[in-house]
Amino acid sequence: MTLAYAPSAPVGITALSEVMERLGLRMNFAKDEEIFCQDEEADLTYLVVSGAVRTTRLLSDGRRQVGSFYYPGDLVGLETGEIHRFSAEALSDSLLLVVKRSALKAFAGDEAVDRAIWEATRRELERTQEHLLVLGRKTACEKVASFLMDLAEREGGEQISLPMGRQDMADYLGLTIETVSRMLTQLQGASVVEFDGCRRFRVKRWDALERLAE
Amino acid sequence: MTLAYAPSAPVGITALSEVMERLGLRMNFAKDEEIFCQDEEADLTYLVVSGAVRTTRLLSDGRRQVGSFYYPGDLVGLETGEIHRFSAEALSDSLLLVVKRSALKAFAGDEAVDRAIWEATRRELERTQEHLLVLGRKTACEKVASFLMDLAEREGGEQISLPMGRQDMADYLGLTIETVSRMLTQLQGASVVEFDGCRRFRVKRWDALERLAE
DNA sequence: CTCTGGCCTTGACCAGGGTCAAGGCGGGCC
DNA sequence: GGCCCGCCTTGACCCTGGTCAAGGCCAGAG
Repeated sequence: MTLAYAPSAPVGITALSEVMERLGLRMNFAKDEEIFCQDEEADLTYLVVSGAVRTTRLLSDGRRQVGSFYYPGDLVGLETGEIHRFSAEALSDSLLLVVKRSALKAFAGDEAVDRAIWEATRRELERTQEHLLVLGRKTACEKVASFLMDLAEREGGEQISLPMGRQDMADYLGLTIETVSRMLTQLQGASVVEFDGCRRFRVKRWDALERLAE
Repeated sequence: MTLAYAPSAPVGITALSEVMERLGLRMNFAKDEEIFCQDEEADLTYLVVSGAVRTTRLLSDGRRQVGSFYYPGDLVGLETGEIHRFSAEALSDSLLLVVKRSALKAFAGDEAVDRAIWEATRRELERTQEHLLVLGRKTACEKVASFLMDLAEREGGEQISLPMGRQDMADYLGLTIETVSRMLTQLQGASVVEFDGCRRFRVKRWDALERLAE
């Protein structure tokens, strides 16, 4: 991890992003480097500038659940109370803006900042609730389809890149890597998507993908 | 559903409960009566006074996910944005205090109320994240064990009552009623818990339950 | 260019939990 | 008190997805 004071990089659009640009430190994290740790005190808040982040939670026997993925513009580590309930790691080499929670609190009078924090938490809750539905009531194929769908909708372009490996997808969806791989093969076999290497794909039949994702 | 203006019932301890007592309507809901509906506008907030509430989400083909259960003292319907993402129904005949979101907003200057709403949302998120782990990475037996554990810890007494039926438990845990039933039988066979009818149990071996719940 | 190691895919087999069906039981109502 | 209906339990069977094992592919190092 390397540090540098932030100048005034043109990062985000929300008020919180602007505050973080002013107050935040720029920090670089290498692929798989830990950003913060489960059960550690939560006094920093992070804004993804480039790269991507995953949050994870471990059971005592090593089973792992990925909580969420975060992309440029997303805030990480806001949603918690005093203690982080998930760990966070960089999916790839990433640049983050970091600010002390206490520094943000000094801005609490700034209504726009308050609202932004509130909004971020609410969105986080909504995403988690959506995730709940996927984990609780969807089949392996539906899980993978809705995952690809989410990615495709977020990126919007023709070629969509998967910033995470199969193990991360599996741990996000409550599956094994083998099952994820088989479902991807199956979706490709049905001409729903087409892969160009294992980290790039494009959607060939949106209607079919949408139907499968439910 | 029946209505009555709230006098000053001794309900809660938080500032928000007090505000709701002053501003809220008392509403009675019969067992299984809908409190609010998925995709409907969210302009009311609810405080459970007696009884219990479940939130649910339906997939198009009828599969159902129970989001959470709420007990006396809990706030329901706060966590959403403009639109409810889950429906809510009474688990049993229940009394709720209801207040318009706009009325609460009139109190937004009241810092204690703001904090209470914030806290409720944060707790909601934490519960949802815990739920995520259960759905994604636990076996049927562990799911049921951790469910009983949660209930037992909430109630604290010797005899613990299940306010919900098997279908609600199943839809909360991402299982079928048959599997829930089998796991309960199995836990009872292992002398971990003992049932007195299908809605009452006591924990016989806390250590074993804890270990199973992970 | 080749070697190598990590990730991904594929196959064969297995088991946890879903499905379908039958019957028990308990609580509410007459 | 007895009946009935809805909920719960149990059993037999099946299928989806997990496990174990082998091999392919690709990127980075030498």
